[in-house]
Amino acid sequence: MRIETTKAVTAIGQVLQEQLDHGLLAPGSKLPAERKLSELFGTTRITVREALLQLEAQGQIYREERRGWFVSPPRLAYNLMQRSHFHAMVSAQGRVPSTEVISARLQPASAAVCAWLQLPALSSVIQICRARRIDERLVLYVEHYLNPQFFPGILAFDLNQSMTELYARHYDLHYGRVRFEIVPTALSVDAAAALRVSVGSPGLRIARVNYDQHQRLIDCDLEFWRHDAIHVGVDVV
Amino acid sequence: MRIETTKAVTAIGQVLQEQLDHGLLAPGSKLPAERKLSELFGTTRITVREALLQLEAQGQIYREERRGWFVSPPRLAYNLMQRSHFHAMVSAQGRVPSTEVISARLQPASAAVCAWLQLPALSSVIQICRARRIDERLVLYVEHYLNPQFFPGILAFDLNQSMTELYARHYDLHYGRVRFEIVPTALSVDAAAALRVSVGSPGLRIARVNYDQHQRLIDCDLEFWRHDAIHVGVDVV
DNA sequence: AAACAGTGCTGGTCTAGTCCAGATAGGTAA
DNA sequence: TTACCTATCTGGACTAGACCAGCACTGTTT
Repeated sequence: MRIETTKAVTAIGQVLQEQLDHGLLAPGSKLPAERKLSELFGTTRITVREALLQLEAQGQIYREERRGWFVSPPRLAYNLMQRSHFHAMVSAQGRVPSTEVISARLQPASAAVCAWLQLPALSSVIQICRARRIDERLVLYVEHYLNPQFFPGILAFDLNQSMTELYARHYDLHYGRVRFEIVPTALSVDAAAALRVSVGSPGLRIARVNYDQHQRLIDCDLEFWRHDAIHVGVDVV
Repeated sequence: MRIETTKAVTAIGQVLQEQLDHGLLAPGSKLPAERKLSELFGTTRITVREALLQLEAQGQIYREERRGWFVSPPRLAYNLMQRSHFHAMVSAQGRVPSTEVISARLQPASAAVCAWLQLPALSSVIQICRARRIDERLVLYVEHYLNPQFFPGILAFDLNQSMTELYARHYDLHYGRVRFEIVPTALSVDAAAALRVSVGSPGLRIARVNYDQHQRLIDCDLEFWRHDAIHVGVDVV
C-alpha cells in the first residue's frame, strides 16, 4: 500500500534537498550508498538513483565513478570580462587550484581546430591537454591548441603553470581580443575520462579563441567543465 | 549469451548517432517509441531509455512529455554582445519566433528579486512570465521583473511583443549596461511546466540585470532555456 | 458541424532482483 | 618497509516485467 501523495522520486529528492539546505550534509561529504538509501526510503535502487540523478542535474550533488555520491561545493564565479586565469581566479575566491598535464605534443590539426585557428588543411598544432582541480576536486578538462609558429620550444617548459603567465614571460605575448562560445552539452569521452565521471553526464563546454596584443590569432582552447562547478558572469557596458 | 563487445547503452547511442549524422533522421522528426526501440535493439525499455537520456544530455534529441522523442533542431546563436532581442535574433537566423504571455501582474517581490533590483524589503514588482518558441518549439521560459516606478501602466499593453521595443516606444528607455549570469542547472518547476518538459531535465539559466541609458537599474529577467536550444557567444575586446 | 466518449499509444514511474568492474582497505609474504 | 593479494564495498549495467496519466485519433452522439 502506498501512503505518499507525491511521487517517490520527488519525495526522496525533497528530503535530501532539505538536509542539504540546512547544512546537515556539508559540501564534499559523502552520501550513504545507493543501497543504503533505497533501504532507508523503502524503495528500489533504480528509484533512488533517479532521484540522485535529478539532484545531480540541479548541481546539488555529484558522483565519482564507483566511489560514491558527494555534496557539491559552491560554484566558482567565472567572469569572462576580467582577464584572469584559472589559478588566479580560484585563489582569489579563497580556494586551492591545481593542474596536471595529461599530454603535450605537436600533432596534425583536426578540421575543427584548423577552422578555429584559421590554418590551412593538414597543419600541425601543439596540443596540450590538462586537468584542473579546485580544492582537490577535478572540475575542468582543457585542450589547448597553439599555433606553433608563435611558440617555439614551448613543450620544454613546465606546463603545469598558467599558460597566460608563460606566454607573457617567455614570448612577450598577451591576450587581446577573445571570443568565447558556451555550449551546454554532455562531456566528451576524453573529458569524462580525465575528470573521472561517467560518460554522458552533463557538462559545460567553453571554447575560447584568443588573439594577442597585435590582433594575431595565437591559440584556442576547449574547456570542459563539470556543469555544477561554475557560474559564468558577463558584464556588458 | 552476450556477443557485443561494447555496452548496450553506448551501442544504441552510436547507432542513433550515426543515423542523425547522416541526416536520416531530420530535425524535428519523431523517433520510434521506446518500446519499439527496445524490441529493435533486443533489450529492455530501461536500457533504451538510458541511451536516449544520454543523447538528450548531448543535445541531440529532446522529448515532449508523453508525446515522444524528437530530433533536436540546430541551436540558436545567442550573442550577448550584440544588443538584440528574441524576435530579432531568431528572425535574423532564418527561423520563426513566437511568444505567449503566461501571467502579468503587480506582486510582492521575493528576496532574490529585491536584491537584484536593489529594492527595499517588501517592495512590489511587476512580474511578467512568458514562454517563447522557435519554429513552434517551446525553448524558453522567461520571468521579467520590472521596477514599477519606471513603467506606469505597462500591464495594459500587448505583452506578446518585444519588451525592448515596448520600453523604447512608450517609455523612452533603452538598455545601457547589462549584467549576465549563466548557470547550467535543472529547469525550475515553473519553467519545466511552461516548456512542457519533465522536471529535472537539464537547462540553462541566464539571469540578466538591465540598466537604462541613464545608468538606472530598471528591470531584470530570469531566462530558462532548454539546454539544447542555444549556444552562447561572447566577444571580449 | 460541434461536442463528446472511447480507445490505443506514448512516455513516466516503479518493483525486485542479477551480474560486473573499479575502488578501498586489511592482511600477508618477501 | 614494501609489495602484493584478497575480501568487501561502491556504483554501473542490465533483465523482465507492472501500472498510471496524458495525448491523439476515431467514431458516435447531439
